[in-house]
Amino acid sequence: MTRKRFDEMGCCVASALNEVGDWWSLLIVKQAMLGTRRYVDFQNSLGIAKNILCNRLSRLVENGVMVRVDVGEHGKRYEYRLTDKGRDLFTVVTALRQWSERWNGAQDSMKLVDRQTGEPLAPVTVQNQQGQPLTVRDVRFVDENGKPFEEAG
Amino acid sequence: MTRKRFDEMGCCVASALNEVGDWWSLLIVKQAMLGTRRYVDFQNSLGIAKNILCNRLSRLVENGVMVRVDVGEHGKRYEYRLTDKGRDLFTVVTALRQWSERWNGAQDSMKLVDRQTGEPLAPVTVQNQQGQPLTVRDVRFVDENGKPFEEAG
DNA sequence: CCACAATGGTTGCAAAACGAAACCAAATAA
DNA sequence: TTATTTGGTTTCGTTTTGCAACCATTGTGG
Repeated sequence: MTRKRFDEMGCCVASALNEVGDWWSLLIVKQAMLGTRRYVDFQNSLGIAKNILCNRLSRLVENGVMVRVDVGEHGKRYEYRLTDKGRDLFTVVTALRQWSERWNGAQDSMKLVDRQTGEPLAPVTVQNQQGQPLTVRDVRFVDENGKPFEEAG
Repeated sequence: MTRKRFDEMGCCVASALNEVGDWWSLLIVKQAMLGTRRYVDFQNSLGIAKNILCNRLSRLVENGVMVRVDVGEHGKRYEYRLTDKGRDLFTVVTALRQWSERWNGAQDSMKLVDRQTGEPLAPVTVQNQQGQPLTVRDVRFVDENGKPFEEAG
């Protein structure tokens, strides 16, 4: 009775969640985006149990989200760094952050600003090719043949 | 030894994950965005255990992501619908979907298109006020006072 | 060089969450 | 009226989580 596998549900969202959909993984990724690289620093900043951290880091490395780099003079000192795939989760993490700020109020001491201008970021939105923002009501789900998706039931 | 609580970590991302950060919640939200509303349809389309589904729907309702609407003629028939807060997760779900398509290949039979034009959506990106896309390297984390955040360690 | 702390784990245990299946009552359809 | 659908709850065995203890290297201060 293992946890349900999401990677074979034929759904992109499911297979994304299969990689980073647990309680800790995205928090680890977010922390890495803040600059954290060392095992101990992840542990202290997140307050995560060591065995869970170990397990999550391994899974993130397995899935190509992070890499373990040997930085010891004679081995046995490591850094965990985001890969391109991991850094590409920036959109997801930022969207989550803004969603939480918008609906739960900003209980975060940290703010994200444009490095160049120091201005706050624009809200992350889904857009069409012309850059117009789209809500879920402005899109359609179609199958390979372009036919509109019909909900069973 | 309860599951670690994320809502008091003083981090927006953490408190977002506290609401929708488990394996199933975002999948339920995604399914609701496809049009699913009924308990049984969620169960069949996701293949989730009934007790877990029940628990997750309750939590989503508690957190204001969905509402339970009575649609029975004499009660006892319900629909679960997204609230504005729930619909606002569209960005997160779409970013996850695109991330997975980009890095794991598209194993999804479903495509998202602009309802008006039928064109595929633009990639979700983080942007500055001028609409320029930003990567994680183009942003800075600052505290309330505007001082740059320094990583401990 | 030696003692001591830090790093990056692993192991064992108890509590909690999960998954599957059985069961159940109300509402609806045949 | 009987059967089926809906929306659950209960039970039970397995897995995951959190905590603390332990351990082998690796660095550091003297």
